[in-house]
Amino acid sequence: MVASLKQIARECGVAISTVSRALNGHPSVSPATREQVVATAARLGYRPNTAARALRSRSSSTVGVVLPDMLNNFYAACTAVLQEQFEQRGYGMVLAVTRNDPSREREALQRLSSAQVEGLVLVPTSRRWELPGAQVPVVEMNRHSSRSGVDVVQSEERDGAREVVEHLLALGHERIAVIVGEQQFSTTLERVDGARQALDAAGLPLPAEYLLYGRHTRAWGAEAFRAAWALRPRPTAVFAASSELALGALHAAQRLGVSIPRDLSLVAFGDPDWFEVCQPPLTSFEQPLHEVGMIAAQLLLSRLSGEQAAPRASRVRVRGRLLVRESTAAPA
Amino acid sequence: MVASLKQIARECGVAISTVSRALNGHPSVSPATREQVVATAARLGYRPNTAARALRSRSSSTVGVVLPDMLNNFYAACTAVLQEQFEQRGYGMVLAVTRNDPSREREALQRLSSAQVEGLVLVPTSRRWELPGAQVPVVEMNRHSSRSGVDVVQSEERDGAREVVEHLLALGHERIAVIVGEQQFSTTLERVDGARQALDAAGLPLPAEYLLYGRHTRAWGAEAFRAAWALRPRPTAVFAASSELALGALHAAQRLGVSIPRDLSLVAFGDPDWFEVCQPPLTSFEQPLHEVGMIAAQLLLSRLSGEQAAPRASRVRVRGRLLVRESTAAPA
DNA sequence: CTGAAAGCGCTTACAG
DNA sequence: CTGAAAGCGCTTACAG
Repeated sequence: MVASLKQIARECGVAISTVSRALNGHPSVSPATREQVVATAARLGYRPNTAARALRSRSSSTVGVVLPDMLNNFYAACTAVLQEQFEQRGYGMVLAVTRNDPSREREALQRLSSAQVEGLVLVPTSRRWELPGAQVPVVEMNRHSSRSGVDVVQSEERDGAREVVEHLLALGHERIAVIVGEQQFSTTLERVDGARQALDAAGLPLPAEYLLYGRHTRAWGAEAFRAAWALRPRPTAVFAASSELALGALHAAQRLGVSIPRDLSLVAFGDPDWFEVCQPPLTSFEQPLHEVGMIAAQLLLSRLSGEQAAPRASRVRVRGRLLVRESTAAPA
Repeated sequence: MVASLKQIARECGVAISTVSRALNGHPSVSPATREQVVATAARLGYRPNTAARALRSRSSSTVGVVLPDMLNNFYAACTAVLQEQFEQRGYGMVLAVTRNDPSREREALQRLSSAQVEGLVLVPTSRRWELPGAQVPVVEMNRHSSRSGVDVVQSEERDGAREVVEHLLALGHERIAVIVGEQQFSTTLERVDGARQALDAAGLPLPAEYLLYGRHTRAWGAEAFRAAWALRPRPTAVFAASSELALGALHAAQRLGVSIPRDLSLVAFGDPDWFEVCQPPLTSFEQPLHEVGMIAAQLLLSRLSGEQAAPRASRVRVRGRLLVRESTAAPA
């Protein structure tokens, strides 16, 4: 039998409403009553029923987080940050996974809406999404959709990709293959755009066959790397625009017996722990995932606390930094 | 304004109870009524209020998962499996993180109890834990506590560790350092035990200074590796009993200029993607994380469906397998 | 400072 | 097949 206010009330000989007030720190409760109630609650192992509380107070103290995949290092790290921030402010967090599938995204949004979440952090999978039911504040994280009126926080993808390619250009590379994920993601768009900007500035083209669109998977990273290696004229450098892609590329390189950076330079995006211990340690553009998570949480939290009286939506971009390690060198 | 049964009832000119029955597929509703109700619900974007439903029906359709850390590859992967299994069976999943801190574990259990979870998958942090409130079925995953009456599923730690050490012995190693995490975890105990069994069988000792207890962190992996390298006589092989520890050890080795496996062999436990592309590719004992997650979910689900009429608690151990790659060789 | 009462949105016997 | 009613556990005006 799990304890309820009713039971505590009976034991203490007071009304349920008094118990509620005592336990919730309402000021108008006599110290004696409060003490007795608190003691009884503790003795009975009372735990408030969140469903009842949410129903009655019309506030669930819960936020939703919708992301593509928990196994992805970037999202796992962001989620850990979000979880901590929300917990600190008394919000529960409920997670939903989309696998970048718009129909799963729709279901996730419905589920969270049913759960009466008070706000949402969303990594959008499609250009347009609809929030069923109550219209709560949403912040888009990492990627953005075409929706207006929502806060967005992401890393400075364009500048990051530009910096990566500039690094390669500075080393003397002129034929650079770019391996990216899903063409429709805003991140892909911006990374390609940044790469192109750097190339343009150097008066170099980015031929279509050097630009390899696919999916953010290890498998595509490997396949695209093999395709890049087979290109004629052969690229002297490869930019793998995520850690998953880099993992696949690196694996393919090792299988093909391609020596990095002697035969070919490789740069990645993202910076999981293992980039430092792989063969060779990877030059990479580190995304500011901790900051992105923090800012997403802060943005949502401030909307929830009503601090921001419906001002314009924010659009925050956080800069990352290039970490030069051993996978890049001048072309042979 | 978010739609409720009341609103739909008003629009359709029927009672709330009829709407509820129509939407929940109750048989005794005329096809015409059902059709009209369903259409109206769709038009209004009706989403059931889970709090109300949970409160009234005394069942939340939610299970809790309590684990140390979402960033850890092993737990992230298990969680992904759990999430999928529970979702398929109509259960929501709420996550809580303990960071291996018993007091956080206590809070997590309280929070989940408040949320009226109907069951729990728990990676216990302490030898004893208490579930406040309603006594729901619990499955311990990966580690076990001293609690009786709960189902346990884990990988065959002891056999795994024994196999790792036997592999080293077969290569001719006689001085093997073992780097492990928290001494109080059941996994640590069993891994050490397995290593010792193999050594015993070969008539070799495991001197205390070759057994390095610490924490499951990259930092301890590095520190312990340096300590192992400084030992006299120097060990010819190191067994790092988790992927985090292996990451630290590998990093330290590279910093110290220790060439693996020429100067020293290194074996790990676990098998994140990157073990294959690191320098050198790591020989490792792959834990059956997918199976562990699946079985944990099945065990809990079958308790929830009441299939098992309170039989004895199960204790499942799943075997992993040794993947020999390039970090192990005969001693110099 | 305290209690009685209403009501959050839903489900489910019960009666018809 | 349908409706009226009770009630899940809580919070919160309102009255005293």
